[in-house]
Amino acid sequence: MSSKESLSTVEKILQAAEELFAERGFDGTSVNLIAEKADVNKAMIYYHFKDKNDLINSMFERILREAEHYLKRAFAAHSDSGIEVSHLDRIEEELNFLSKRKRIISVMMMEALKGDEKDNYFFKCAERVFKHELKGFKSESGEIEENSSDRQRDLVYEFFTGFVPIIAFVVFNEKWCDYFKCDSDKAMEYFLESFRKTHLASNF
Amino acid sequence: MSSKESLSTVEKILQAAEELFAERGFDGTSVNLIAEKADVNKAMIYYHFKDKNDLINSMFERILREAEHYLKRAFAAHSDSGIEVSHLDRIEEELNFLSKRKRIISVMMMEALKGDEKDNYFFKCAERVFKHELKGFKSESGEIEENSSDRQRDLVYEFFTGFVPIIAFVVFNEKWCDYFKCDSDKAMEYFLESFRKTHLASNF
DNA sequence: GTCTATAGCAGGATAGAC
DNA sequence: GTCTATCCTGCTATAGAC
Repeated sequence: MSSKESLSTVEKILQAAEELFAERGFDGTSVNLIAEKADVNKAMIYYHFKDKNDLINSMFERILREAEHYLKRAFAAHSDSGIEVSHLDRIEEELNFLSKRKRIISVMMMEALKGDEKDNYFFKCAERVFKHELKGFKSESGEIEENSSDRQRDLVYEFFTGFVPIIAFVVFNEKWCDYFKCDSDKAMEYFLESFRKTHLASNF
Repeated sequence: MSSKESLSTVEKILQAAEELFAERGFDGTSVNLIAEKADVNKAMIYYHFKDKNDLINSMFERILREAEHYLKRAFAAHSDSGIEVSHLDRIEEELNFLSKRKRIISVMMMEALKGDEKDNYFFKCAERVFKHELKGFKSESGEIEENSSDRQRDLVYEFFTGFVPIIAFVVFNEKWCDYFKCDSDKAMEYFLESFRKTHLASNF
């Protein structure tokens, strides 16, 4: 099922690249190494992808689509059912979704930290989240927005005290527990408590 | 004063490396490029540093010492003077200190995100901060700690809802304002407000 | 301490047979 | 779609003159 042999070539490449990029960074990973780990001939990588950049961009585009899909589903489900879902439950569900993709997210963050002029997929993802969470948030297209102070205020708040801590928890969880000798389940419990008492408790 | 010519060779190298690592990442930056930007002969880099890794580690060790010094001074000053300094004022002072070093901090974070087994200077820095901020926090040495649940809880809270948002604001501030078309001063104002209403407002 | 020159190899990418 | 062989640039690192 999840064994290498049963996956398509493209899938094998993407999976290997994801693991290696997360482990060693994009520039620290050679195409040779990806081919080796994916158990695929190097030329096949250039058959399926224009170059190394095209490879990482495909990864990013895919997760963007997945996130879009997840958000639509999640918000639709929550408004369909009469049941009010608590913020904390939604966060747990979100953490679960994100944890499965934590390697790509790490890579996205590394690339977003660089100063070069590439597309910032980290911000793009955040934008998608805000579009669902903040009522009346629009961005797409060249439309000039009424960049009201209130919206800017909400954005800063949502990003730096909401989105960022969650993403940080996802990408640093494991390394954190190793370094500070903390049990993983405990860390999760403490994080949810912290998040509830800070971001979720504020009357923004 | 701050012109290239007045700096020592080592200083020129470190400064150029810092800018390039922040712009393109550690692995994305060649020693050739560093030499060129620093206006220094490449062989000089290998004269002063064992290799490229030694170069980045020197940067990290230096900022660790600077942080240590800053924290000692800041906490000493605040307890000396009878004047109670508000949390928010301390945060602003801290942001100022960190902003001047945002490039190294970005690099530290990129490296911390990688999965390899190098020293995690990002966590090391956080540890130093906690040592000053959390009463009774000790770590150093092989001493086995009473890793009480309470301390672990505090650590998670301080790191993910305090340290991380601040660091994220420092490293993403500029890129954020570009992307979301936000004025830099406004962003700072909104961030401080957000931080006050979340991390600082919780009764942890 | 500073510079030139170069070793030695790994990297991204492609041509072309099957 | 898959594989072999290869190009060639650019990389880290060092030797050795001054």
